[in-house]
Amino acid sequence: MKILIVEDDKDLREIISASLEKERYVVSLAPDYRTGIQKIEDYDYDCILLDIMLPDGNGLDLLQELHDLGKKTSVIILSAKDSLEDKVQGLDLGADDYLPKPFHLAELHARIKSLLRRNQREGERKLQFGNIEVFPDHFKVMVEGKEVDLNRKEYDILYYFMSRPGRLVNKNTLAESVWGDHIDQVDNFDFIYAQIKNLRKRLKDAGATPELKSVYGFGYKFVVE
Amino acid sequence: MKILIVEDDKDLREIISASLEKERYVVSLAPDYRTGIQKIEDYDYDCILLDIMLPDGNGLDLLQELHDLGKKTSVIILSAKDSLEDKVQGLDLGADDYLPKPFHLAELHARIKSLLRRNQREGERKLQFGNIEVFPDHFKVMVEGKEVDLNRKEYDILYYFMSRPGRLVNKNTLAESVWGDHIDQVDNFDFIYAQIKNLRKRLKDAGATPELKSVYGFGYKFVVE
DNA sequence: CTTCAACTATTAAAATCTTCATGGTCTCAG
DNA sequence: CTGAGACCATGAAGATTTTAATAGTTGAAG
Repeated sequence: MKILIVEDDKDLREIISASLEKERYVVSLAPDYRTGIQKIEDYDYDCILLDIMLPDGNGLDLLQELHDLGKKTSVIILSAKDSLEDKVQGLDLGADDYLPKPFHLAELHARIKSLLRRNQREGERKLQFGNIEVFPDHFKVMVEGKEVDLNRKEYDILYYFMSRPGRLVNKNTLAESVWGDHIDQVDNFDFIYAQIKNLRKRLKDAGATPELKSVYGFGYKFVVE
Repeated sequence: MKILIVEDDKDLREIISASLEKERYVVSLAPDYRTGIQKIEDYDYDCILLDIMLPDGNGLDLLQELHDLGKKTSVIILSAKDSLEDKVQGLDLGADDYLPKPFHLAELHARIKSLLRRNQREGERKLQFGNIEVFPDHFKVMVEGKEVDLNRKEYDILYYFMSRPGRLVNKNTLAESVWGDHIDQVDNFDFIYAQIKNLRKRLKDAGATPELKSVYGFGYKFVVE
């Protein structure tokens, strides 16, 4: 497990570095923005600890750069400025966690561990309900071992219900979750009806056991009889 | 400004309450999940301070409930368990901030203030570049005071560039930001070319001064000559 | 200055998604 | 039990978005 520490405070850098090496991580160090960028371009890290305020630039730009390079490395932001703005912006730009200084090393270790564990599992996730399996990392749906072809919206809806089997789902919530923020308070749900209809047909044709039950005046519920 | 505190620890509840009242907030209290839900259903709050571990339920469920009720109230999670899982899940479920216990009252106040300020401004936001104005709260675009009609994807792309005027935008980044996570590493950008072409025509027809320049081998840049 | 390959633009066709019109279903009041 | 009104389902038309086919550009190598 390789970790890059981008941090200008020499003492802090060394302390973190030493503590991580003791845990058998492979650690790289960058004292400033420029060095950080360069290392990121040249190597692949499993995790980056990123200070926001660097002598020659802003850590958030580095985050953007990372994103533009298409790298999916996990990032934990370390910042003295515990401002909500920074935090929100950081998480927005794809940081995975935010740790305000000062922090305990134990805390940092815990977060790194949790993050890496989470990444590990990526690529082998699977949702299952009745005889339906959904593999979110490949946007693939299988019923009884046979692949089922769905359109994007159908997939999104199915995925949403697979994540909440048996649970009552309000139409407004569904709309917001699947269609996004453009939907505010809509006055008609025709677009939902249409997609639900298509999805039901797909599932029935594929022989799926779970069914999308309507709940009058409220929404839907995904259940297996 | 009305604030609801859902927290089972009586002492903490009273301390927070007192400190907020001193700042002239109107404060409501709920010692448990059940009471919390009920108050949320009955009243509209500007902000909710939510403990995760309650005697009769999990605060995260309350968050979900809030969402299902279609309420957009800002929520700050207060939790003793400073686990990344809880935090991520909480922010996922729409919490606006997360404050691990113990915390300073000053910190809490700062976050509340920042949150309320953010909400306040909602509804009057505007992006401007060249002679184009975008009103994100109404999905409305104006050029020289005249409204321009765009399709959703066209709007999304324009919005993206309006937020980053003059900045070089990589096609992969654009794809991921506008089309979402379904796009991973695509091998052809035909869908972008098609939409860019349409958006350019719309802007030109409307007489907009900024232009979408292609940058060979990389992406686009939104500039005014 | 050519030439070539990679990249971008353009148009039309295909696929997908939303809207519309219509008819069936559910709930509640009487 | 019945009727009225709200709610949901359905098929088809309409709009939007993506894909495919083709043509035009750009930048690098010779």
